[in-house]
Amino acid sequence: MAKSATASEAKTATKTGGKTSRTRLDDETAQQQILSAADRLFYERGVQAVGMDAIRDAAGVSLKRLYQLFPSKEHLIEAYLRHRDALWQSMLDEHVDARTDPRERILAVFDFLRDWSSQPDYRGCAFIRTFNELRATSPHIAEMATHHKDGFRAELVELAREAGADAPEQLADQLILLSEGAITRCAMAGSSAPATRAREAAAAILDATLN
Amino acid sequence: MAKSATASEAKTATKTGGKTSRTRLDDETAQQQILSAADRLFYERGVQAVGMDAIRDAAGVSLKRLYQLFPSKEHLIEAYLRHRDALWQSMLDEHVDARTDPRERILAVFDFLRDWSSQPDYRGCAFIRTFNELRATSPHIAEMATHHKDGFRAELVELAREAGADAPEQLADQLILLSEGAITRCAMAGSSAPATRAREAAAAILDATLN
DNA sequence: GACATCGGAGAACGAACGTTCTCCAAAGAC
DNA sequence: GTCTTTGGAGAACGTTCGTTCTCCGATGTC
Repeated sequence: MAKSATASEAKTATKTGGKTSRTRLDDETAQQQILSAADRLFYERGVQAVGMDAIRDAAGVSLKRLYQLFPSKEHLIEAYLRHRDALWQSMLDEHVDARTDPRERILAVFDFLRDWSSQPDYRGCAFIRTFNELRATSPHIAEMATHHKDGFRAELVELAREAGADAPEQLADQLILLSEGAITRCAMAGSSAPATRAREAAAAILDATLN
Repeated sequence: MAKSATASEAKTATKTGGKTSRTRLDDETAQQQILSAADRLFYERGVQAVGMDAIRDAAGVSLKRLYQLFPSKEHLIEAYLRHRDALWQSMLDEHVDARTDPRERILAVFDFLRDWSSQPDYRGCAFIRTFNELRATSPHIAEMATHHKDGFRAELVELAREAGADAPEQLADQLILLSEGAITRCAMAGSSAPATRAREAAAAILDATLN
């Protein structure tokens, strides 16, 4: 529909006095706008369903510039996943670090999932979705997705260890199942209720596991 | 359906005499071959990554015939999901009905997931993957996927009820999280170990929930 | 035999995609 | 001023995809 509004962002008025001359965006700004547009579109529709033209329109840059900064769509998808990884880390840490009690810190993971899945543009896990879309055609990107999950698992193992679990890896693996389940169910059901259920189940598992 | 006794319908490949002439497949056989090929390719690579040409090649039928039996790719995807739904139901029921103890019947769900995810061509849940691929472009197919999940939930609620759970729906929702988590993790990790972890976690939840 | 019908193989078509190229106006150097 | 450089807008290119169409040999009927 009306995507002219986004296109008008193409050239920002520079700080040069009253004259709003159309000047070239510096690389950093252009990169941010492209990444922001790619993140929004890739996450909403999936990487395969979004063309480079759509990203150019949403970012307000020329195709030439887009390819200067990201030499191929695969490069852009990689940047998208790196961006999502950083976003995920910061959101998760924010919730976990707000607590000090080890048991509460574990449950904070599920508070994070509840908050995250409550956002209207929530579409589940970008890594799982990209993995499923590209595992057959792009092993490198598939490996980025598994690497992200490895990081999440490591964080859960650490939290389980801090909580004094006898078998922190086993506990972490069980908590991962609840997390992944919640992430997926919230996306399909369009509700954050599964995250709440996951928190309850996690609490039950912690009760049964921690002494 | 109407089985008109026209001779043209039944032109199966019978080797009349020494000549092994390639004769037309009857509709039923052609439909099965197409569906089998579509199932294999769609499930392995995802629906978007598989073209109609690839399905024609794998099924060994002409494009003309393919479109006679399935008027569009969307029709074929629908048939694929219906086929997967039946497959899932039969595999699940086979495991659950092998047990009589209500608690064991619940845990049989996770035995099924372990067996299923051990298959070399295992690629996770076709419904979640198709939902994620097409939710933005094909609401009807997305709804088929959610409908499948509703059916699975109903089955778990029934099993929880038979096991005498005080809150069968809540228990079912927690078990769904473990199931979905296991389905996804097994696919990404390329291992059935997450299904085993899910069974352990489910047992812990049942211990805490059932009296 | 002649004639009509059917369907397979694959070309063809229009759209969409990832990527590259052309044209030209604007900015900077002298 | 002129010359050079830059990069934006978008056309163009080559491929792929979903879908349709053409050709032609094989078959059924008389």
